[in-house]
Parts: sequence; C-alpha cells; structure tokens
Amino acid sequence: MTRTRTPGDALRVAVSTVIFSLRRGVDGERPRVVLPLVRRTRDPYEGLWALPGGWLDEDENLEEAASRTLAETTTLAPSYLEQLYAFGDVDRSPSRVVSIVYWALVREDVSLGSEQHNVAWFDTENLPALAFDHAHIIDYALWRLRNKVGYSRIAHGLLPEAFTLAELREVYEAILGRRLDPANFRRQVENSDTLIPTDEFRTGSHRPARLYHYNHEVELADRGPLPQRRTAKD
Amino acid sequence: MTRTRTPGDALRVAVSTVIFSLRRGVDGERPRVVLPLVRRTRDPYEGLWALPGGWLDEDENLEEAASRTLAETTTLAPSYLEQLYAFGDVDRSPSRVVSIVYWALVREDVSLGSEQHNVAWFDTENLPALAFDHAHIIDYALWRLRNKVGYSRIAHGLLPEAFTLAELREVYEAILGRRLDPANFRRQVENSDTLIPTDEFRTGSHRPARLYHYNHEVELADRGPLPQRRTAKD
DNA sequence: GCAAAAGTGTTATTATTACACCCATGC
DNA sequence: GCATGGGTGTAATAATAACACTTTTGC
Repeated sequence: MTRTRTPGDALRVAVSTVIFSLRRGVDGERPRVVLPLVRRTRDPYEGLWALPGGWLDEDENLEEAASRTLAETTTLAPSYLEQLYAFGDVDRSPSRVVSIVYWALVREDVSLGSEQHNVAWFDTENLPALAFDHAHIIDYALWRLRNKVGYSRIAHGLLPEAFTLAELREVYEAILGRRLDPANFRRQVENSDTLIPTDEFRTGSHRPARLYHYNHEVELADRGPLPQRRTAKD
Repeated sequence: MTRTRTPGDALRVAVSTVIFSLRRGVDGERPRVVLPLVRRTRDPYEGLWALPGGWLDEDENLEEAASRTLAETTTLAPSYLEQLYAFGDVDRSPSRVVSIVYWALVREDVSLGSEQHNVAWFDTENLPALAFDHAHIIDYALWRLRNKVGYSRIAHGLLPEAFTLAELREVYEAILGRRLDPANFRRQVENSDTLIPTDEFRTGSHRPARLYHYNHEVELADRGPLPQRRTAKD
C-alpha cells in the first residue's frame, strides 16, 4: 500500500522474448541451439547482454509486443511463439519491472540474415554474462523447450520447409543433449502423422535421404483453450 | 506509441487466482471440483462473478500477491500454487489491465470454513456469468489441471493428510471426468513412490480401506528451474 | 447369506529400446 | 571395393488396459 515513487514510474511492464534458432557448423558438424542477445547500452547492467525486449505499449497486446521484439532483432516471423512466464520479483531490477517473457522458434534457413548493431547470436551452452535475471529466464526457457520436445512436434519449427529425417533427429539431439537411435526415431515420427514424404532426395553425402515436409494440419503443440494466433508458414 | 491517458492510469497490473478445491456430497456422492468466486460490487461488470484478485502492490512479489488474494477469500494456505498465465489483451477490460493469473489447490477438509460476504463456491461444471475474460481463464486453468494430473502427483493437493486409495481415485475421476479402473489405479500409485501406507483404516461402509499419507519428500509437480516456494504442509 | 467395496492375479495389447542387418551412394 | 549414412527387421522389455477373481466388512 506504500506509494513512494511517482505513479508513472511505480510499476512498469516489459515484454521480452527468448528466441531459439539453429546454427549448423560449416561441414558435417552437428547443429546447435542458439539465441540472439542484445548488448545493453544504458544504465542498469550497461555492457552486459540481455534478452531482446521492450516496454509494453499501451495499445498493444502482449503477443504483439513479443512479435515486435522478435522482428526488431531477427527481422523474422517466428514459426512458433508461446508465453513462457511472468517474472515480477521486487528485487529483480533496480526499479520495479514485471516482465512478461515469451519464447519463440525461428527456422534455421533464414535466421542468420540479420546482423544488427549490438545484437549477436550465442550458443545456449556457452552464454555470456547476462543482465537482470535473464540467465535464470533462459534456463527456464531451455527447460520448457526440452520438455516440450518430448510430447509435441515443436522441433519441426526450427527446420526449413523440407528436411531429412536425419536433420530432424539432429534437432532433437541438439535440444535433448543426447543421441537418439536413428531406426527408432524414424519409426516414431513416421507413425506420428506429422510428416509428409516428398519425391525429392538430399544428395551429396552417401545414400540420398528422402526429404519430408511438415504436415501443417497438425499443430506444433497443443496449447489448450488459449487462442492460437497465426505464425509464419502455418 | 500513443499516450492518451495519464501515466498512472495507463497500464495497471492485477493478480488473480483460480483456486480449486473439492466438495463432497452428503452421503456417498462423488466429489466435485469447485472454486470460489467474488461478486463484483463496482463499475465494470458490477453484479457478475469474478476471480478473487487485486492490484499488484509495489513492494510485493507476484506469488505473494496471489497468496494474499487466496488468504483473503479462503483464509487458507494453499497446498499448491503455480502461475497460470499472463492475460493482457488490449480489449479484455475497459481500461488497460494486465492480469497475472495463478492457480492453486486447497485441501478439501478445511475449504468450507470461510463463508465471507460476496464470496461463494461454485461447481466448475456449472459456473455463473463471469466478468471480463474470466470464463476463458477458468477454462484454461481447468485444462492445465487436467493435463497436470496426468503426469504429476498434483491430485494429492486436494486431499487431507490421510486418505484412502478410493478417495484419491475419485479426485482423479472428478478432474478427468471419467472413471478409472480401481485395480490398475491402485498399482499405478503404489508403484509411484508417492504414498506412505499407515496402519489405520477407514471404516463405516463395507470392507475397511487402508489410509495413506502423502510422501512429502516427493514434489507434487516438477517446475523445472523455477524457484520452489513453501506451501502448506509440504 | 448377500451386496459392495477392498484388494490380488492374469493376460492381451501397445510403446519403448537395443541392436543386427541390408541398401545405395560417393569416392 | 569400401566406408558411411539411409533404411528395414526383430526380439526383449516395460507400460497400459481389460477383466476375472478373492477378501472383508455392514446389513
């Protein structure tokens, strides 16, 4: 009930987004989960890295604010966007800030097109020093991602339109941090009704691998009664 | 970017809580999932029922605000409390309000002690007309509850300290809305390491049923890297 | 004894896992 | 040919589900 600051500064609402994408090494290297961070140029935690985000606009929905954030840092539309959590501890920032955090997936094929000022992509297993409680937030987002990959088709959201089963498996392996049996993996996804085989093959290495499309009639994840908004290519 | 209202009124943060409990009929009736609602006595939606809640205090964490809300309506400490979602659509209220919504479980044995003014308990399958988007919020909370009951021991949070396997099964049945095989249910929970058998029996009807305690060393639900705060009897 | 819930046993079905093996290509 | 990843087959194991059956009480 104590009001010591001026009303306008008392409590502010920010929206941030943990944006996951994939970075493949040059040759046959395994893909890695990466995310973009923004270097802070202002007072609290200046110089440290932080999640992309901004203040919530008065005439803007939460998800719109997250999309805006995402477009400003990656110039992309996400293949998946979901609210992660609202962080609002009194001591998480010098001033009182409630942060509504979203997490998103963007497909790997185009994710490297945006190299803006003070924005860089980091391997999730090798993050720099982070501002505020953002290290904790990213931990939680990674936990959600790993969890969700086990019971939904979320991993498809990181791949381009056409992909091989090995590429899809490598996404699962990068997220889960362990190797999966190729034979069993194949059968699981083939029986899951989420893949549409094409007549094309990825050639170049050894035996050509069949390319698949994602079945867009199946949602990437069940969100229950929450409204499902449009995302890219879905 | 338009700022048409005064700063203090531009955007407010509220915290509401969907509080689930159990109500048993007089005789052998099956238990039902119930929740408390508050009748609105002020301008928007006056007279309609709404979720218990209030404005977020400047020096109060989100979860503390939810606990306060909960204590004010039920005079109880919850056995489980988790953030549900942040609702913040521009048009969800006449003025711009971002609501951080929690959901909670309170044990059935004591939940009916509080009959305050303008507060009443409703069967989740027979709700009255609700203010704002609260009907939608309750839908989502019920979906979460049903979901979580499938992969965690959350249902124990609705029962008193000692209970029979049939009582626990009835909780699952009330939440899931379908009957479960008593034999298979018994084996599942017995193998889950969450129950401690006692030497007491519930007598009165037919063959006496053994009473069990919840094993407090096992968390009701895995919340990942989110900080676990203390709840009642846990 | 009889009804009804407590509690045990058995079997069929399905999903998961491990791993042997064949296939098709680049070199 | 041969190395390598693509792709198929198979068997052991574990989880789920359906249901018959025995036990113990109140009446």
